[in-house]
Amino acid sequence: MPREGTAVTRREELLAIAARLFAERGFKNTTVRDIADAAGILSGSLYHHFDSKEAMVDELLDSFQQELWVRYDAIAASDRTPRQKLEDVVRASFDAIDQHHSEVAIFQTDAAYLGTFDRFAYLEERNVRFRTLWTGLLAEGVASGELRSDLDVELVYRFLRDTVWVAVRWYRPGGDLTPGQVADQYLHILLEGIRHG
Amino acid sequence: MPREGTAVTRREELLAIAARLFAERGFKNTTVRDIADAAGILSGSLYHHFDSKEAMVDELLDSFQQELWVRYDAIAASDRTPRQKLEDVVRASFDAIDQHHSEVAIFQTDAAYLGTFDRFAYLEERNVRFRTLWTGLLAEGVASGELRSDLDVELVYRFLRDTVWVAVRWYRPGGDLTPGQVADQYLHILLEGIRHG
DNA sequence: GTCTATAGTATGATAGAC
DNA sequence: GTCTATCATACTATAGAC
Repeated sequence: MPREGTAVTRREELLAIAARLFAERGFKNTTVRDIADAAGILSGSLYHHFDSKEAMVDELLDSFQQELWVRYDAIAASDRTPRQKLEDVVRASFDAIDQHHSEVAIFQTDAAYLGTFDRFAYLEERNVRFRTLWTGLLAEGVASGELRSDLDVELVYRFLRDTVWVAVRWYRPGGDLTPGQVADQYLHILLEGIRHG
Repeated sequence: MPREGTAVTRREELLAIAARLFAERGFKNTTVRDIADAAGILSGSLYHHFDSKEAMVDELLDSFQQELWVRYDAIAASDRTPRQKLEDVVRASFDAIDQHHSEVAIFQTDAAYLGTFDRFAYLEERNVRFRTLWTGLLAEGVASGELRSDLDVELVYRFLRDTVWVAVRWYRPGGDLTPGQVADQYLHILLEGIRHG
């Protein structure tokens, strides 16, 4: 009977515990003893399951991003309009915050630092792919007339990217709002603005 | 001749060096040896100027926030309309990102963790003040008819707060865009939306 | 204001028994 | 799969000389 998330094996259970602690305190502020304590074992026992603390966060970030990109690629390959694809990507991202809250939080807090090491070079590669996807959709939306023609695509991209992912700081899975409701409100603000009339 | 920022005393120079490193790597990922190395002295010498590494980041965050709140309070006390005050607060915040880039970056990355310690309890107090200021202005803007009446004030507050401060991740002082130009574009997106028509 | 030297502790990780 | 025991290192901080 797993106690943490959807873990089924002992290894997955330990990884879920590590994910929660990394997300709550940050990677560097979480010691292997913290993780072991939370799991009810001693720190040395963790190394039966994982090579290192770095290997744990690596596995968390990599598997999460691989799963996310399956969905992004499907959206990009769909036959919806650029603006619809933009909305789909935003919705997929809020779903990820809901379903992989710890991983997104770790990514937000620690990816910039981790990315400076060779082992985590893939983080920067995926950032480039992400930027290509979003700016492409924005440019297509402008070209198709769905989005305003005076937009600074680069700046809107950063605005959009950051507003979506930073929501992990306040969004709580299982709370009042579903990820779909948050996405609806974010998209409404983004598309229509908050000014009256 | 100070080499870092506007430092005039040795103490200020060391603090500016620490600020830059904390902002680049995070507080926990920066050792007192890193700071001393960057300053060209040995780690023990730092303790002639500061009680501890914590005292350094404390001084950085506290003095920055005090300065910021002088400006926020002036805006709140002005006779401009709610929507104009909202714009003024956004502009003041982007100016802060421009002029106190390191401090804002440290706040974004490390404040959540630091705030769990008694010494940094003021961070949470100021967050509450910040929320009160922004949600008050949003509610007044709705009441005055300047903002749409169907807004979820709490959600728009979080949206606005996060979009403004997270810009520290990509904004570079002295780059192509002035803080005023970034504020103009952000406010335009926020008020009018990105949809065509 | 900085250096020399070092104390005291926390940390990531390993080897082998059970 | 976990424990016992421990190593090697990195870290914050201190005391006193210069």
